[in-house]
Amino acid sequence: MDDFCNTGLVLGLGRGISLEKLPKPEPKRPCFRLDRLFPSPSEPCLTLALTETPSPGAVPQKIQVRIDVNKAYEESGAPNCSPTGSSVSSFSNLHRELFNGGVKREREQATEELEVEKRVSDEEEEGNARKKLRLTKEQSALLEDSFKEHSTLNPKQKQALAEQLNLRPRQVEVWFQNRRARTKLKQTEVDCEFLKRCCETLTDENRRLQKELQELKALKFASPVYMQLPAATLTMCPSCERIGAGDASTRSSFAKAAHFFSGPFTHPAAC
DNA sequence: GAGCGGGCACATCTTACCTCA
DNA sequence: GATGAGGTAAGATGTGCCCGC
Repeated sequence: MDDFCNTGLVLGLGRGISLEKLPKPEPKRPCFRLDRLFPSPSEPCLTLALTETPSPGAVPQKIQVRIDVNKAYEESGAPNCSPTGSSVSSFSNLHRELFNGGVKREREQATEELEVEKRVSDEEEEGNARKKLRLTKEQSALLEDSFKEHSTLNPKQKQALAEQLNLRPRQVEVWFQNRRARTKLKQTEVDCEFLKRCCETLTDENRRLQKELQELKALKFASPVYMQLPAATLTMCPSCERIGAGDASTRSSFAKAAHFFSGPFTHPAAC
């Protein structure tokens, strides 16, 4: 049971319920923070931390491209410092956020203004293809190895790994976050499959036991079987305290049931 | 106890890439 | 072979919560 609980799995809840049907929780911070999307010039830009002078030949072409894009961002003075074109992403989020929670005219105006800003920004970006970083095999392998050792990183480890990979610490952090989330998802799927199989097995077992019970009842009416059997062959279910006939098939049924009692399913109701 | 910052989980968006008709 | 649609993987972002200071 402990092993099972450690997975954090909640059977049925996550699988059977369509999330779309669940009421969307009210955003706890309805007031949208523009400063998060478009940091003021006085705020430090995170992308400035990117290494721009990697050792020649050691850096794959894709990374070179990314660096160029970043440089372009920095040089263009675009309002959003994200290297991956998150001005678009942030804008779409903003748009959703503003319109989802009851539209106020002021917000609409703000949106329109931002839309203009975005268009200008897009025009500025034209020619600078927004490239998404793809990790090289070597980088992925190193990250995987590191993840196998410890699924979370302390700041020192993060920094060291980032330097080793020629990535920003934030990118390493994000990779680990995504990796944890996707590992968990995968594990949940595996657990779900396992539980499905258990459920099928138990259903079969239950069906068979019902059948046996019917047969025993029929036997009982035909002849008082309890009176004929030696006491040693009678067995009693420890949970419901019912006496069962001690023939071989019944004993095996209890043995099989015991398998599940000792496993994750220990609820007496299973009897 | 309140405030703040950092880290994390989680939901979601976005882009790259693959498959297939 | 070229191409577009659809699906999937994975990098990135936004937000809320928790915890330590």
